[in-house]
Amino acid sequence: MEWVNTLDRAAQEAALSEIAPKLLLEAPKRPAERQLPDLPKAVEGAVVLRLPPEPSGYMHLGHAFHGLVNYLYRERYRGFLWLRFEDTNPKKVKPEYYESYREGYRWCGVRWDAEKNNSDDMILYYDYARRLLEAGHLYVCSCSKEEMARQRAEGLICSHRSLDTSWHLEKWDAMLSGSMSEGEAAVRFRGDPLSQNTALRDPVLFRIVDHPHPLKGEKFIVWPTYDFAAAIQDAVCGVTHVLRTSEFMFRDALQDSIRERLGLKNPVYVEYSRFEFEGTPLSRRRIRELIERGVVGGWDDPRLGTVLAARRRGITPEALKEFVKSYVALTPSRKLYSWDLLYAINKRILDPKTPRLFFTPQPRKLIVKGMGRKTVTAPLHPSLDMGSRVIEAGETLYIAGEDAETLRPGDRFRLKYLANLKVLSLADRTVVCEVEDGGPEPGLRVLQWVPEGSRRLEVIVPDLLFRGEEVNLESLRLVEGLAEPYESQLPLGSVVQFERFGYCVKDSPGLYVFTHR
RNA sequence: GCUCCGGUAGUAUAGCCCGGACAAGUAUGCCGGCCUUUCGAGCCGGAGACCCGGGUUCAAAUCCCGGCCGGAGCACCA
Repeated sequence: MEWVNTLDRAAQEAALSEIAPKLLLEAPKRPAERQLPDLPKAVEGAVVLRLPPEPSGYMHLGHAFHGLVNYLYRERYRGFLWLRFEDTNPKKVKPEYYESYREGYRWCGVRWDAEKNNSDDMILYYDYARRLLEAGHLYVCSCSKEEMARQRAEGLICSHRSLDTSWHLEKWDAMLSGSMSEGEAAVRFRGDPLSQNTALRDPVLFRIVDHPHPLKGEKFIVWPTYDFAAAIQDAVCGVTHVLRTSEFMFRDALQDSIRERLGLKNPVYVEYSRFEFEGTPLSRRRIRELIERGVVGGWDDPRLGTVLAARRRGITPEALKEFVKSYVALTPSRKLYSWDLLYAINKRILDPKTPRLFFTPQPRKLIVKGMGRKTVTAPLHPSLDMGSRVIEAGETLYIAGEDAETLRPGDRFRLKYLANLKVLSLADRTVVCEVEDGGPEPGLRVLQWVPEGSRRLEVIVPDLLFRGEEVNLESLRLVEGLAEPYESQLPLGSVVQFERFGYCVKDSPGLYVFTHR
């Protein structure tokens, strides 16, 4: 084996073709593309899925993955996908977030077939509620929140439960008419007060929310809770498969039960643990908190796991999709992804379409004696034809501070595409060299450089926001350096690879965000 | 506290339902080599895992029981 490794590639291939030519023919480049597992009870052409975001904050990677998972299944089974906003809590919903989800999903490459809001069907909920009230499956309760919580915790039966149907109907009408105020009454499900599953202990299905809704204004004062709205909507939308995280596990029985009492069909559930990334809080509550405390700059702070941040950092939608296919499992075991997995895929996507440029962090002056003005044409990509850029070099150049540190008088090295040099002296933080004849040599160190007049720019280098439970105070580094003039031609948002530094996105003139190596 | 649900290399997964071809596959990360005018990409090789203990069985990653560890839920939020 060791002997084989001493041979170069051509020699290895030659030897192989003699002893086992077959092996050379097969050998797929990458292993067969991984796929999501089959959906249980799925029938081609008859799968209906839904994406149910609550428009109360920005999307994070978890939402993106859920979106992609649903979309991938829609493709696989030639199914139908709903985008359905769960907006039945007027106090939490904000108008700007509806569009932010649409945009976020679109950016991820998720296409949906139809769109609606849970708040669109208020009259339908009311109709169903009346039917259930009349049949005794629902009752109006005017206990205080605290009292209700006590009952539910201790498995007690509410006294309102046994009141006449006519009383409940009357109260229901009073609720709808607006003559009752918030907290005064709620509609409860007649469940099982002693059930082990506390979701079934007569939960509230409608409550009074005296707050304008961003879409419906002040038209409604009685709002269904999540369980009721979702149960009805999944049936009304004809959803066959509900894909969601396991925190909803305990709601399945309730939602099924609501539908059964209405004679509606139940979906198949596929529930899995949430997707998390190492050192990166995804919960919107926590992110909001970090923003308020000033720990991060905003929803698009590059250290965050929001879609906004990922986009800004140069994570591509293709990478997200590929990630979902290769690394996401729809299982209930805990997942804590390391960013490296995503980076590796992203790199593979970025590499063939990203120009290479020279960037010298913490630049150090370099004087090249005896070199007049010289113009070099350097390719923008090492192996693909992406064109080239022209750099005008003179006697004064700059190299990275880190590289300059390592140089000693007498050292030889090459400035990429330019010239071979020999170090004469190092004084005043300036490296003085002389030109040597010759081109690239095997083993000769190659350094990136920039000419005089290069543009100063800063690169935001994000790191993990959290180390365990602690906020990582060094999670945002700012690296400054010089980029070759060609940089100024790049439009905002473009990704470049600063050689030997890493992939970066042009965020604003003079400012880049580091993607990954 | 109560109730559920999990546990395959550092990470993510395949295998588990239907026990044997699994001395456990893959990717990523790590280490070494080749190649290369980038420490990038590519190629080759290497180390690295079935949580623990019992049981069933000719045979257990796979089935059963217990323990340990981890996660989720217990709202007039979704």
